[in-house]
Amino acid sequence: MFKSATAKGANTRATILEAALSLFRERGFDETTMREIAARAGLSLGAAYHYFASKEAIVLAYYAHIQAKHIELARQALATTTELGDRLAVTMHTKLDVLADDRRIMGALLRFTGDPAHPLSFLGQTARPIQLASIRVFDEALEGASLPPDLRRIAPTALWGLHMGILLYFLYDDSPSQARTRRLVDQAMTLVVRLLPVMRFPLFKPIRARLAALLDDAGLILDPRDVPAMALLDSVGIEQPQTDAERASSTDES
Amino acid sequence: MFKSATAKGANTRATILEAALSLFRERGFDETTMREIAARAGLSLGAAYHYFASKEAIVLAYYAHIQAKHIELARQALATTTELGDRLAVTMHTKLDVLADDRRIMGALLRFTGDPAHPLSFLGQTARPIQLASIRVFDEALEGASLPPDLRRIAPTALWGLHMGILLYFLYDDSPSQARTRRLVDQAMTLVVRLLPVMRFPLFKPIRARLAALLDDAGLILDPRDVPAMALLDSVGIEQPQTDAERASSTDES
DNA sequence: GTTCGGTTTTGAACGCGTTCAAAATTTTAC
DNA sequence: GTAAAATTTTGAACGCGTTCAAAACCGAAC
Repeated sequence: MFKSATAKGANTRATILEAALSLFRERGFDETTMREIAARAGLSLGAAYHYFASKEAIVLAYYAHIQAKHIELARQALATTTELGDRLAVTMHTKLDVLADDRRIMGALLRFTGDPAHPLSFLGQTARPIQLASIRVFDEALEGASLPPDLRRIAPTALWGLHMGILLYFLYDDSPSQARTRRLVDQAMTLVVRLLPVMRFPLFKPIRARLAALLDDAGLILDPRDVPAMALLDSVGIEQPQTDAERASSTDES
Repeated sequence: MFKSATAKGANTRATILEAALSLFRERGFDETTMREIAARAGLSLGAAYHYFASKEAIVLAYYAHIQAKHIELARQALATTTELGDRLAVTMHTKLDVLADDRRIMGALLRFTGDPAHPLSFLGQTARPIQLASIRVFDEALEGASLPPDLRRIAPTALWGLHMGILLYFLYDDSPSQARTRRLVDQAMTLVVRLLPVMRFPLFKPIRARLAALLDDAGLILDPRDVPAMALLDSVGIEQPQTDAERASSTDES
């Protein structure tokens, strides 16, 4: 509906996104008006709405953007990291790196989380591909780790959940440079790798099974390998000027 | 600032809250306008704003209301329940009972969670007393349980965190009567009580210590016993027509 | 009963996010 | 090159949450 159909349109969209994000960073989400965004992008108000269905839709595009960036940074760091604890820590820290200056924008993502039916809920259908891509990073971080199959299967989603909690802590962390969150990540990841060998004891087999069954039953375990590589970029419509004809992913309405 | 100074005012405030909640239930939070709320309460628009600083402030009052109700229901049920697993399950289930028809209102509480500085964030300063009261219920549910001291200390907050996750699941649960969430609660609580005896092994001592240190360091462990009994009611200003002179808790502005 | 201080109530106004019909522009088809 | 179709852009308008100065109301003091 709103996605640019032409190459020039894609650039205009990128311009608006840039203008919006810089304003959000300067002044915060609530304090930035759509009129200002349009003005900075050199457009009229209505034009901005041609590219983004709403103010929060911009934030969702940012969400996809962040996720793509995290995948890139994490993969790069993981390529030279072998120790499991380090791999997990590096995955979390790169995420924080990406978000470091954008905590206020990140907070705006929570705006619609309370409404499951809302197309802009970051836990809802629309954002599902992004969420899966996010889980996948943890799946990759676990590559090479020797875990019981049942644990291996639920671990990525579990880590993703933990990472969500950490992001919430990060959002509220008022220590300089969010040093507390950094420390929390290190300690938590150390604890996780200490816990893993213990969990492998046969004694834990029934408990692990129970946990896996519980999460399965709740539909909480997602398999990130379902996602076609970089589908997330297209999923919300991202800035990069597209190369060829690639518009067939629009079944979304508001 | 906005809290009613007279007895009649307190009733008016209650009327507005009632009108608002019934409209929220009927139509949802976003679809209900302040003008409608005022109209149903038999007041002008401006009058409503004399009693509630904003639309979300109404939801925060509802949050306090819910919490008071949960304390009541949970205590009542706990009085006749001895088994730890049952005590935990009953605590969770009563919370779901209280919220069963108000999931949409509950969702509105998330509206400002992304802004740590906002006075209406349900994780922020303003709502802290309510949060502590909420944790306290889990503390009471654990009464009589034989846990290592370090576990005993962090358990209420940990359970509260788990309960938050369950509420999020509850919010998104579209199964009839949210049966899935009910099942999830039962399974999760069973798992917790299975896990506890294992955690008591001396083998786990260092891990428990590490976990406790981590949470302490992060400032995540709150002691619910700090809260003076029912302070939460006054903390946000609740409907009950006050009996005597009890207005001295107002240092809050927006 | 009148005055005075406060609380409560009003209604108009403001700025914002959003919508929409129509105009301008670009792309496509012949 | 021109006509038609599609896309992009415009600016006015709407409804909403919120603010505010002023009016109405109320109880206490004398």
